[in-house]
Amino acid sequence: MNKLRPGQIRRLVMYYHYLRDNPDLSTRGSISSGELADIIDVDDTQVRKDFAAIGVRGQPRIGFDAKEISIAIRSALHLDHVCDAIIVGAGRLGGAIASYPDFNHYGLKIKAIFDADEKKVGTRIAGLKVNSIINLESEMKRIQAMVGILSVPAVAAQEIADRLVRAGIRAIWNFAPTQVIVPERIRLVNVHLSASLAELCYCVRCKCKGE
Amino acid sequence: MNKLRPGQIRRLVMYYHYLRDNPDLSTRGSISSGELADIIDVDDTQVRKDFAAIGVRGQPRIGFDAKEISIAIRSALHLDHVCDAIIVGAGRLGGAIASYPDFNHYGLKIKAIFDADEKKVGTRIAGLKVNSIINLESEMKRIQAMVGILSVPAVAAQEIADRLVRAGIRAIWNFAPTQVIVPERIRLVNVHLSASLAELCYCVRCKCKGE
DNA sequence: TAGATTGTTAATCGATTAACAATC
DNA sequence: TAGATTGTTAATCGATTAACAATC
Repeated sequence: MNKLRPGQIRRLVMYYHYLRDNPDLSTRGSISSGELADIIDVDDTQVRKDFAAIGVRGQPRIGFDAKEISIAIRSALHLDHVCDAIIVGAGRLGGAIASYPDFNHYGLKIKAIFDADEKKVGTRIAGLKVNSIINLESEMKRIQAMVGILSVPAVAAQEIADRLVRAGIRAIWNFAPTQVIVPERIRLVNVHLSASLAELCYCVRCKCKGE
Repeated sequence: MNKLRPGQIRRLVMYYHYLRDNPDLSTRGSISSGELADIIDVDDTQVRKDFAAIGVRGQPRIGFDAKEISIAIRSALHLDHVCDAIIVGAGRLGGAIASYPDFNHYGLKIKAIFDADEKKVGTRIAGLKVNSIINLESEMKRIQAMVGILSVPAVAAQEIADRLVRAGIRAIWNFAPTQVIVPERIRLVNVHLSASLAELCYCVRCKCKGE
């Protein structure tokens, strides 16, 4: 199968999410590209192309099989290929991420949470005992996590990122409101809340519409 | 000035962020489009076009004035035009959002936090007393917030969104992992962590590189 | 002057949308 | 059959990049 592009991945996730959250669809069985298009707010041609790309074929006058779509998306996105992750930063944000209910559905397994604050060490978040950041390297050797989630203050982000990289992390999901620099081979995805926020506020202030 | 497009807004935020976080630039005074381009990972032509769009002109052989850029971005994005917001949902995520340090810089002022859990009502988060969701409508009448931030569980999201819309909200920033439906006139921005996550995991699993 | 950098137009690339025949 | 929907090609649109003269 061809490599999926970011836009495609995002749309596939949206379709998947909608199908999962509307179990009545499994009963009904099928859904048309037009109906999905309206919900996700894309063109119906786009939907059909996305499905074609992951090998799902529909039936004229009927539509696409909901169950088949879900299975094909899980397969195309490798959602069943679980990978391990650790969270660094057990503050409110770290806790919120650890409790995020969707991780199960997206193949990410949180194996450990670290924090520099010794007062937090030992407390429990989302069923995991917070570990001291001192043990990051030794625990990484044991866990061999692929994904590191950064929810530390901006000032600490670069240092922790460096340590994660040295410890063999393969990807970093950065929630810290700063830029971290990592080697070429490391996959970095920043969650830039400020950009999303700026867009929202700009549009409110200009009374301009739609996303 | 022309209406800015989402991509432009995102880039402007990135420039602004970088300039703000590197105060040595104010000392040095100027920065070239090429240098900024490398940092934000866009083309240098893009940077120059973005600056042209907000009325910032550079000097050949020297670059752009850092201070001037910052001021122009603040003005273009209306960051100094503060608007009021409320948060519904005082869980870990709501608390993390309330404590987000960048709000000050992006013109959003959190005026109140609501929660349905009476045990949380009265506790303090980021300097604000958590209010009962029962008082949402009466408080909205007083505060007249433009932006509502949804950090409630998925099941509650639609109901709260409806109440916010009836209470006169103008924009919703939705962190709940579900789709909410709002009238055309309401600006809705979803923070789809699952899409970002799926992209990250997909790339790790396929060993494909870079964003 | 020489050379680095801007400013801007033209070219390319990719994503989105329109059109429409094929299908059940 | 008629009509709704798919599948796919062509057209459009917008965003990105290349090229290069203008400038200090």
